[in-house]
Amino acid sequence: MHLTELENAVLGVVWLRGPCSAYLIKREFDTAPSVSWSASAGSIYPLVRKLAASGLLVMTKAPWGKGTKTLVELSGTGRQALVDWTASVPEWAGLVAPDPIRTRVFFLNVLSTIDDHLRFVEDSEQVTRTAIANLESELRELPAQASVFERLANEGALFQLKARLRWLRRLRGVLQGEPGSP
Amino acid sequence: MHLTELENAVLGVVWLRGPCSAYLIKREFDTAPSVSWSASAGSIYPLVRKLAASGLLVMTKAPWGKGTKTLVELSGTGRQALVDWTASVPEWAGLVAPDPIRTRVFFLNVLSTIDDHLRFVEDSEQVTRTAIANLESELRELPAQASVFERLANEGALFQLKARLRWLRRLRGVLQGEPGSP
DNA sequence: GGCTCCATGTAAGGAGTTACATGATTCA
DNA sequence: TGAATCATGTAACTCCTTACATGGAGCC
Repeated sequence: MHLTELENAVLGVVWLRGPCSAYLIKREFDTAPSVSWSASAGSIYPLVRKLAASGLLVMTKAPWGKGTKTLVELSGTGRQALVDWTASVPEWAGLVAPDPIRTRVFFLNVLSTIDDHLRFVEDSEQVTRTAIANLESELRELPAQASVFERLANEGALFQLKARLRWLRRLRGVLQGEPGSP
Repeated sequence: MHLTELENAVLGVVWLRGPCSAYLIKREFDTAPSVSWSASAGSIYPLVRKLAASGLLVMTKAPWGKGTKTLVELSGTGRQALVDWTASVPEWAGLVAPDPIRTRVFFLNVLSTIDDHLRFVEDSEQVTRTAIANLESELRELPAQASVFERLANEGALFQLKARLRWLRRLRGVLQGEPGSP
């Protein structure tokens, strides 16, 4: 039975955070820096049920007020599935990720004036800088118990954003008539 | 009427390549370096029909053998839609793109030995280097009439891949016990 | 007593994929 | 004349989102 990236990531979150409710998993995806899925309620609850039904997660009841709430934790096979998925780097994982800014650059010449081109580059730099600032501040606030790998993964996102910024600066340089290319 | 990224990219391809068949648009997505959608036949033909039905593309017939084939080109409103989309940089475009390798790093500690960690990093470096080599060779073979912006967009993909490689080297350094962090 | 979180769902639909079809054209 | 490419579709399905619901818990 094949698991999607999202399903495997859910296994991973449960492994990282220990027994937790589906709600907390969802919140993890919503609030984590450098994670791009929203993992809406409409996907997360059915998905968690499905993983439990197939034995990768175990559901337990925990007291909550006068009733109970449902917590999930990793089963042995769930942990093994996570190990297998983490250790495997599929060929397609090497491909560059889609980037809406880069996509637009392909067609940038449809804007007719250099001013329009420059405005585009400046807007792109702006939203990228904002994303960098957010990510950096959330990185500083990462709880101390966060693992080295969580930290490094977030740094990876920072590398990507800063690379885009360098590329945008190069783009701007070309627009402004620098010699530029090798 | 709201267009998806793929629909706008189709408008862009038609603008770049001039009147062309849906088949050719599909091939463009399949073969272009640094483009990650597959744009399967099951999506592209209905999508082109829909864009034509809403007036953004114009369908014409061109002779093909003893019959005809359907070509599409941009209408005035189609071009305007492309201009508007290209010029607009949505806030969410600043966010870092999802990356299956980075996702796995979050959970890398589920692998228990340093050897496993190193193997993961080496595999990731390998698939990334392969992607870089492919992209570079396709960049060299870009037809001379390709616009500056097509070239720059592909270079942007290269920037992203090389940044991942640098990050992976840093990751490897940390695993091997370098001082590393600031 | 109200506001904000925590908790848990479902229904409808969007967007694209896989897989299956079919046939014509071109070129070696 | 056979293989590769060009051309055009459809049906079923996957995965996820949006939007709508509902209600209890904790706090000021």
